[in-house]
Amino acid sequence: MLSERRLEVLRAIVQDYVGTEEPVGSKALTERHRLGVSPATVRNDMAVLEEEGFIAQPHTSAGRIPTDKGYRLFVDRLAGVKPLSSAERRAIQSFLDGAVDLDDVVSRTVRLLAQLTRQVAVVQYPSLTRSTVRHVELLSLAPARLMLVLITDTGRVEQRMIDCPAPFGEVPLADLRARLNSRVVGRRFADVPQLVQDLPESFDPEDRGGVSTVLSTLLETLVEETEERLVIGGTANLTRFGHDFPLTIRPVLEALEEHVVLLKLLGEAKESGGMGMTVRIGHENAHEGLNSTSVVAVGYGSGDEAVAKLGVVGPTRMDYPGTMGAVRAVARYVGQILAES
Amino acid sequence: MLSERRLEVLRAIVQDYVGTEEPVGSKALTERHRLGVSPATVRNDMAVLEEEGFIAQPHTSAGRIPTDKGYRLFVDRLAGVKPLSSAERRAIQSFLDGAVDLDDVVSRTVRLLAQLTRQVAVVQYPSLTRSTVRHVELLSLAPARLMLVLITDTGRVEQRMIDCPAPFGEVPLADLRARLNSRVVGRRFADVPQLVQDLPESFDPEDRGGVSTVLSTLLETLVEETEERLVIGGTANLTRFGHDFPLTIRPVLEALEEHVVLLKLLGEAKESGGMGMTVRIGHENAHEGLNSTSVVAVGYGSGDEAVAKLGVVGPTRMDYPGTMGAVRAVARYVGQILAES
DNA sequence: TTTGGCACTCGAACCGGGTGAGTGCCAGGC
DNA sequence: GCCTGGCACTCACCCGGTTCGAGTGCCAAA
Repeated sequence: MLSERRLEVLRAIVQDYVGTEEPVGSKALTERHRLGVSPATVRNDMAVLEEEGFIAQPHTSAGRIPTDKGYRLFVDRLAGVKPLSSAERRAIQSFLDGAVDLDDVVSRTVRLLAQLTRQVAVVQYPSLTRSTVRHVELLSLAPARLMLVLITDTGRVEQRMIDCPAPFGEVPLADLRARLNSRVVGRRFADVPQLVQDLPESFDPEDRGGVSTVLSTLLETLVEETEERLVIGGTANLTRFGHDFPLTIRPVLEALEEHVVLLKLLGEAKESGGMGMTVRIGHENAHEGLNSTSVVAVGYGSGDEAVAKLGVVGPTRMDYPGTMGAVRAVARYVGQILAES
Repeated sequence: MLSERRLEVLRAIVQDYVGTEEPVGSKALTERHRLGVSPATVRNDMAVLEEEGFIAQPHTSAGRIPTDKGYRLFVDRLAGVKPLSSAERRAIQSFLDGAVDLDDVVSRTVRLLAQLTRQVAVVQYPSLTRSTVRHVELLSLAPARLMLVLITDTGRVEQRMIDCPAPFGEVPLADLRARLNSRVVGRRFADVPQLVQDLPESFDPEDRGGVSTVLSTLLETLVEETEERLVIGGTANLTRFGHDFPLTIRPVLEALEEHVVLLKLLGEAKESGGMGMTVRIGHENAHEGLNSTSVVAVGYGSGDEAVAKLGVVGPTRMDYPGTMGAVRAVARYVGQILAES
């Protein structure tokens, strides 16, 4: 195993490299950090670290830079999560407090996160699968045409047009609306299907067709919306990347536009369960275009359970403690805001 | 005034430069285009064009590139709008036909436009100011808590929470809902305020407070939503720009995130009236970050009147005829889709 | 007015030596 | 056994000089 000092050397390398963006050599290291040993010793340690695959040199006679594996060790064992300053906390709070509706919360969050971390921010809309139903409304637009409106406890609204096989009377419609609501309000989306299963049977035969159509549309909406939306911001920060631009930045921009890819990315992060923070470094990201980036993601939600994820995408050479701190703090405040509304 | 041939030379310069991205010289011009004159003559013409400010040379002993003024002349007098191939038309149609709701239409449109023009696409959500009301719904969530749902003829849905000063009975609520709808359905947003002005008076005194609250929330929603949303796509295409990246691309990405700026940009374009296509070249764009880009925008709508704009942002060195053709074609199809739904 | 010729300009590409940061290795000291 | 100072070596990078060539402007002749 690696000795304490070697780990210290690795930490110093990561910190310096993140700060300067330049390969760091043994001499510079001993000057900037109080390691208590000479450059020569550091060189020996570096040789070991390199052999173990934690650092690498871009070319002979250049300093060392951390590898993905090196960052991984750094994140797992050498660095904590840096808490934000109280000024930053206040800024977050006042920035988010002004939000008027869900869209506004999300768009403010993404801007905030981008600004705070100076990286690309990604915020997923609260998922419907874990949400509960606040209300279901049925509007009659034309004799055989309805509009279904679904309102969730996270303030999200989904609507669908429904063309019924036969016209619906006002009375059975009101009846359906009432029964539907009494059954599903406050329940989770996942539970809805079986709760409404037997509903058509209790209606007059002539209305059953319409009822079934409505129900299937409702169920469809629930399923479809599991495919979720997300918002991205701060892409201009990508230009702070390397100086070898087009090659680096292009695939990242492409990946960012593939919302499906990002959702999968965040989704995987979710496996780590609940609100836990996930850090995926470089090649740990399945998507090729993101092989030179790291993703820091965390769940957020109005209660104890995560309803969605948010995070940032940045160069593998990023300030992990600071980024993790900012991401976590923002997630918490967003959770609070959602719980209040 | 410029002779016919000089204009021809300018056109050739623009075409070549757009194609090759390199300054074009007199010799290359005569080789690629049948101008019927020698390089020396072309040189003389170029000297004149330069003096008039239509072209410039990056440095002595380099070829010429068009200036913003040159592109302007090209767009206004030398180039038409290139119609799309029938294959492209079919592609557009089949791509857009699969859309299920408004969000889907918009997101498909932006992807389509980005792909077609290989540039950054911007699509504004249909504006509410020109829209008409399809339905207003009031839901009682708690005794003194209502939800207002507003549905537009473009399929958009807006919702607002309302906390009433006093609880609302079921009967007056249904009454309000009915009267509200009978007055505003099918009317334009702009006309709504005066249509509902006298509504509180016809209610019992105890309910008037609630009615007023509902109405003011409704009017607020109408006004607020004049501040419009837009969707952007194809930012990865920015990397095809110059090779002098960070300098060029950064301010553009920043500008693209400032939705307010973009909306103003599209808004200005709107002045040119109705469905007309607008091309803003380089420094014609008020926003500094977009000084090296051109914006091609056009209105689209479900009827004869434009309800919103869409367009692309690309380098001033772009294929104007092709871009304009694509933008116009997409706008038309989107209009059709909106009219159908 | 057009054209061929010619001298001139100047960026891009290529070359070669000097510089210095950084390395690996080794022998000696604690 | 680990740390340290010393030393030779390696290369990327910088810098100045040179060449190359596309492109220009001007001029005299058709």
